[in-house]
Amino acid sequence: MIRISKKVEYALMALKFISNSDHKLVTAREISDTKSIPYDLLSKILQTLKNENILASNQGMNGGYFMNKRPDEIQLFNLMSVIDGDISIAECLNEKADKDCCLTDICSIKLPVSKLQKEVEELFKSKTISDFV
Amino acid sequence: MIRISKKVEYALMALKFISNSDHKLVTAREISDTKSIPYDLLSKILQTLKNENILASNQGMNGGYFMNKRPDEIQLFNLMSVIDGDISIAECLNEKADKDCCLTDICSIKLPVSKLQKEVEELFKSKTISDFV
DNA sequence: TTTATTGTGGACTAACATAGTCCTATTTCA
DNA sequence: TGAAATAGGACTATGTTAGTCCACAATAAA
Repeated sequence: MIRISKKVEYALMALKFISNSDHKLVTAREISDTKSIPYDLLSKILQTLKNENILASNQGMNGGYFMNKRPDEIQLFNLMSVIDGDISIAECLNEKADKDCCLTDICSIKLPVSKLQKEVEELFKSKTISDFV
Repeated sequence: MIRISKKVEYALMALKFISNSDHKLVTAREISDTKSIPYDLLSKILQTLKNENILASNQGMNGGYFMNKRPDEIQLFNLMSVIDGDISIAECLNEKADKDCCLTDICSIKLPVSKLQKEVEELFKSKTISDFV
């Protein structure tokens, strides 16, 4: 299935929300309530984004998150990598899987699939968060 | 995850195999053995392709499959639809899911996601089996 | 200094989709 | 009649995604 995961959807919604609340801290609870995103799940996502320096945070009372990069600096491709890990369109195209898979003579479609992979990557790299804000 | 399913990979390999064996019947067993694709699974895929008139078949002894369309008439997009069903990049973008999902005011990213969906579709429609043969 | 609020993060469970298997027809040719 | 082939339903196994639960740490306000 060719699908953007819920986590990436939630991340997009959260980043949009935070971007539009400029210069003020936004709590996970606030986003969760407003956008009906499960709180615990959203928290994990925001933490990931913080660890990747896309967001920054203040802990404690009156804490919250704020943007640490401009929306146009955050590629959709990067966001997806960070949240979902490997995003190759076929199992055999990620780095570690060079074992019994397509790389052998058996696989006849590796080249065109690699090409397609590149094109998908380009498409997702051409999108940034500013396209969603 | 943005990934082409194994079934679609197998379908591509099979279609390539059959295309390159022009004018002669090819059995599921032959493809399965040559390409190390699980026989039962491949059979299902070939049956689907036959029901979609991409392949045609002769039953019985000396039977097998043969192309019923030219490779350049078969879009990758179509192949994926036929084999995997819905291929929208987000749950809320397929036809039947207009319930509690993104269509409500809550979802802030529907428009840009729809746009991306269109672009992904265009990419996969621009590829045909002839790109893999 | 206590308490409420907020982020941090590990471990776990539930739900779902994908991949693969098993078994039984049915067709057709030799 | 029997072997080789497609046809197709039902089932199981595996892996991923989505979501939950819990304990802890940091901070500001009372």
